[in-house]
Amino acid sequence: MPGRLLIIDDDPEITSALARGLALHGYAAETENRAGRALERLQTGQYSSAIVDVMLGADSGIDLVRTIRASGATLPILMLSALSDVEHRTAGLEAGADDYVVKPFDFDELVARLRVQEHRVSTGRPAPCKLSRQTRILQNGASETPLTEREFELLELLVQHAGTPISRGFLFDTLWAGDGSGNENVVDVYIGYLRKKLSADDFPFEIKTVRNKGFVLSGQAPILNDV
Amino acid sequence: MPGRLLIIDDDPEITSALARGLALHGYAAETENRAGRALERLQTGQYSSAIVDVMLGADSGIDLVRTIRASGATLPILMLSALSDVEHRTAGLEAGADDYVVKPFDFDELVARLRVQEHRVSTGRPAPCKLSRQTRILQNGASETPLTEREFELLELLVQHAGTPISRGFLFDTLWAGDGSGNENVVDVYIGYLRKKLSADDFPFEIKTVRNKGFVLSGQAPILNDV
DNA sequence: AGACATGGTAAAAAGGGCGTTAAGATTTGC
DNA sequence: GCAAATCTTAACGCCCTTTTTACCATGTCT
Repeated sequence: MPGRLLIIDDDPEITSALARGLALHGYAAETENRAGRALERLQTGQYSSAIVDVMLGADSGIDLVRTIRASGATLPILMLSALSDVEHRTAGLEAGADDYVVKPFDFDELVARLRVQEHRVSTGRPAPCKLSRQTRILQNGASETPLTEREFELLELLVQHAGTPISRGFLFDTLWAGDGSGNENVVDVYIGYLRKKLSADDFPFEIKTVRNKGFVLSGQAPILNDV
Repeated sequence: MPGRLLIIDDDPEITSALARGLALHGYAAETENRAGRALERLQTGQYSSAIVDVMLGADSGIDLVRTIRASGATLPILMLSALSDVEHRTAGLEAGADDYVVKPFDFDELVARLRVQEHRVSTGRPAPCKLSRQTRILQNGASETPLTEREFELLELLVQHAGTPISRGFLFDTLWAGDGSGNENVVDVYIGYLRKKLSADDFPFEIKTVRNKGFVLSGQAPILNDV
């Protein structure tokens, strides 16, 4: 059963539409348009989740998220971003947001993502880790694992097709010379590199081998900061 | 649970209004209108935070803050400034204030900002350091690190894009000859200069290298005194 | 069981990006 | 005008990344 939810945006059109829609899904949705006041309301601990717009007047919603996290709050935070500020998404996730949706968004998807977050919290599971294309850093909670360029590209492909095996040949053709030169064994070598880095910290996913089929990323795939 | 708080201002109207309002939020708020006496009271170490007005009679509140910091006190200090003395903001932060609010202020926001500061202290996190464009001084608590012009410009760019890597080419084009003359290696040299200065004192951020992508400022970025 | 294919690992070799250093050029301060 | 600080150039080499090579382990087929 959904709890109280705070929508933070300075566009009354957005907030009222969201509040109405979410109310229909059983959420006790409230709205706030000032960052300072939003912070205080969240600090009361009476909200189960929050939705923050990336553009929030003069202050950036990203700063707000950072401040919320700095204040110790752990509630799920979803960010809203217009298609045009796609570059802010990465910053948003790094500031501590749990997920983001792009405006104009599919309402059902928003609700679905909210549910995912709340279910995560209610079952006490850890937040999914994040993979940043910009910094090539795989982040699992507080720990950060930097990846090299090839390692990142390989993991990225596996993440994008999480759940389905990717053949060694396809990986080699895509990431290495498509002209057939070189040795496909380099894929195995890099899978090895990745597994080694992944074993250093317990990530919620792993790379499994499907004999004669390729490699699969199984478990909870990291969120890819697609740009 | 909020502790004792000292409000320092020579306008009785302000102090009494503040004291009353803060008391409602659980603060044991006391007032003081003389700078000298205020310093004495704070030095007893019995206060968890202070609010200082920028205009404090003949003496400036800024001088008071500087004196408080010089005495070694680390408690959170919020400054109050009228809309008209916004130019004092930089001076206030440089003197050692942790934050400031502009009169007429939103009371809830004041409380929220106070909470942020106190939470920071209670969780033992460091105060964010400050970077002043006027003096080109990077200030981390009590220690000050002067930067040269190029060093400052470089750090400024990294701060403005904190979290995302900036390419060597962009840095060179932006800060050095955009005409393509010269050697991009100068960027590396200056990154080196900056890192050397940053390593002398433990700052809450660092400059990381993302191979083939550029340099990122990661960690808690300094507050840039943008004018 | 033996032979072959597939996958895994270790280590060496190649390559280049990045960092460092020092010295020369330029500007600033006294 | 001299000295100090700052800026720029240039060269060198480390070390990270990438690739290759070699060898072992394991599964699969006859």
